Parts: sequence; C-alpha cells; structure tokens
Amino acid sequence: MTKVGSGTQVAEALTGMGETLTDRTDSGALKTDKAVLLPLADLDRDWQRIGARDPNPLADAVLRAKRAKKWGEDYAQGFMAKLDTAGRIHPVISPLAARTGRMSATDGLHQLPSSDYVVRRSILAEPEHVMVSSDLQAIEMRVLAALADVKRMKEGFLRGGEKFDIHAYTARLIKGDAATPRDRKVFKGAGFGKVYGGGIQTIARQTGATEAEIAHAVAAYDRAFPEIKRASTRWQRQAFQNDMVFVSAVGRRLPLDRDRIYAVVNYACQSAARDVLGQAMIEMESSGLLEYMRLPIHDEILASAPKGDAADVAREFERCMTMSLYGVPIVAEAEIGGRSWGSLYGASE
DNA sequence: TCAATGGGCGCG
DNA sequence: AAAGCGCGCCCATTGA
Repeated sequence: MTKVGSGTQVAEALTGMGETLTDRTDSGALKTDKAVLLPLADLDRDWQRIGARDPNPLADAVLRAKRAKKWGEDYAQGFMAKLDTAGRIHPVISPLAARTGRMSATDGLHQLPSSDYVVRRSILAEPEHVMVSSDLQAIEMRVLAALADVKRMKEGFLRGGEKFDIHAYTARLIKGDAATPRDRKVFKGAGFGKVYGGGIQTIARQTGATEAEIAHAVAAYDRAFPEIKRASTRWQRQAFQNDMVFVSAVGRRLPLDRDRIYAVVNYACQSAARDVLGQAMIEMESSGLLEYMRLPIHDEILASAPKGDAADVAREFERCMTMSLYGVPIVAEAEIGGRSWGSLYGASE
C-alpha cells in the first residue's frame, strides 16, 4: 500500500512515472514537499493552474490528499479530542519557549490556517460576544529600525503616522516617484531578507523577481539603510566575544549556532518584538483587559468581548499596544469580527 | 511497544 | 561572500 505520508514511496512512484526529482533533504533523501509537488501538478502557490505542462496526476492527488487529511483529521478531529466538557480548548502558553525568547502555544493554536477561514471559523466567542484582534503594525521592521538605529527608517516611521507603509516608503526612497507596486514587493522582500537573513535566491523565489533584480535591490537597500549591516556586524562580534551568546537589550541571553551567526539579526528582532508584546500585555492587565484576552500570537492579541463593548475594548487594546521603542513609534490596529475567529478575516459566519 | 528522528506543513 | 528565523503537531521510519 502506497501512502501519501511517506516521502520515500511518493518519490519512488514519481520517478517511476518518469518525473525527475532533484531537491534533497538534509539527510540526502529526495524531497517531495509542496514546493516540489506543486510545479509537477502544474499549480502555483495558490493552487491555480499555470499551464506550463501536463499536470502529473499523482502529484496533484498527493497534494490534495495531504491537505484534506491535515484539515479534516488533524485540525477538525484533533480539536474535538481536546475540548473540555464545556467545549473549550485550553492551550498552554509558554512565555519564553523559543530560543529567541518568543512565546509558544500548544494545541497548534498558533498554526491554524489563516488564508482560508474554514478552520478558524470553528473557534467561537461566547454567545453574544464577538472576536477582536489587535495587531502590531510591521513590528519587526520597526524593531529593526529601533535596535539598529536606522536613521531614514526612523524618519519614515516618525512622519508616517498610523497607516504608514514601510515597504512603499522604501521603494519611494530608492526609486523616487517612479516607484511601482512591483518595486514595493521587491523591497518588501529585501526587508524581509534583512530580518530573517535570507539570501538573494530565497528572496527571488518568494517575490517572483529575478536574482539579478533582487541583488540590485538589496544593494540599494543597504545604501539607503547602512546602519543595518553595521548593527549586524556589531551584534555578531558581541556574540563571538561572549561564547556565542547574544545579549538582548533587556539582558536576555540568546545562544547562537556557530554556523548561522548571521541569524543574530533575526534573534534580536524576534526577541524585541516579543518584549513589545509582553509590555503591551502588562499594560492590558493593569487596564482591566485580562478578562477579554484569549491568545497572544507573536504580533497580535486575540480577544473577545460582548458585542456592545467591542468597540471600546478594541480601542483599549490598541492603546495598550501603542508605545515608543527608542524613539520609534509602535502602532497597533484592532479589528472587530463576528462570533467566530474566522470571521475576522472577511468571512461571513 | 515505545522513544527518537526526519520530513513535512501550518502560522507569525 | 553567503545565509531565511522561530515554533507545535502529524506521520513514517528506525532502532532499541
């Protein structure tokens, strides 16, 4: 019996059909993940036909079977098994679980599909209550600007106000009035690459631009924000001189891998972003919002409140999440949904 | 039968 | 010069 969950068997079957697999896992096995299967099935990232080749029916079937199983059994039935007698789920929040200091949550509550509301729709507020979510806006870019003291980025955030779009600002800064939405996408990728330490190849793959274009954009990015590289070098040196341990602004000790020292930028950003959310949560507690809080999700607080109070509660959450970090404004935006979590993202209930 | 590991996939 | 970061949970496989 061939199983879709067995990469070995899927790889064997695909090569037997004449497909050529090249990507390898860390241990040397042939990869059969989504990035490999989607092109074989002639599908793009959104599962739309590309029209570049005849779809391989096995690749297509494996993709659909995996998704159906994950959503149906792992999420839906998995949740049912975790409910208490009142139908509630009780995740455990570990406030400092990650190596970066990030929080984590059990029961997969941080990992529910967000692009499609079908799973999140199953999580409900009390009767007559609605879901509220409040997000920190572009928190990692703001934190990077604050920690690395990036002059022109800070200027943007300071002048930009609440709806400020850092990536559009960067595109305009570098390309002037000629900046296009495509430029914004490319520089967004470049900024992402800075925060995560991504290479040219990775950014190109994610943005769909050519490597040459990305290389050019990253170089321009470095000229516009030279402080980022300087901070990265400084943090790496600091870690080297301290037994490969980076000490964050609040004194948290973050061990780094020798062969991935560049990750210190990401560690610094994730850690500081976590502290911003933590500070906000302290403010929420002293502002009487504890009874509405449901789940922290890295840059967001999920809450629920009686319908009639939702607007006030949402405003209060925004206020608690608004602060200044080394002169960089930290801004939040709350959204009021319906009774289900899924309704927060445009779904009808 | 059980624990550990690798591969995979969802999120921010 | 080059480098995606961090989780939790699932299944299949492997080795006691």
